[in-house]
Amino acid sequence: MKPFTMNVIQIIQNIPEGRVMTYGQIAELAGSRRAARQVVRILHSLSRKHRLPWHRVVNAKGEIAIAEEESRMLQILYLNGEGVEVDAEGRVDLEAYRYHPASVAD
DNA sequence: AGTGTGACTTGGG
DNA sequence: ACCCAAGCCACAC
Repeated sequence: MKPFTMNVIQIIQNIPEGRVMTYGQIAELAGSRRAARQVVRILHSLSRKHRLPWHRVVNAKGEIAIAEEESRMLQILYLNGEGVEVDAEGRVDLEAYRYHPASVAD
């Protein structure tokens, strides 16, 4: 498995409850600033296998990025359950909830 | 091999 | 704050 992929998995696993990160932020921390779409793919394909807290990942505007209704609702439910407020537009306050790790923790 | 496709991002207006 | 156009890059067909 590529280092980038492993970093992404690790970073996502390390997002604490009640905090969120954006795709671009994760990509940059994992070593490739323009790989936000790869983060998406990794999340989509490996979240189950690696027990990733996929619901703590939102886009650069703080919006729930999922279109599919069921998963979207689930994500909002999980976030609310951790104390993260999601508005009617499906947006969270990045200023308040964004997680800023200094580096990839091993 | 060529083309289309995103749970994206950024910069400009 | 919102909308749009370009850029991006691995992967599926």
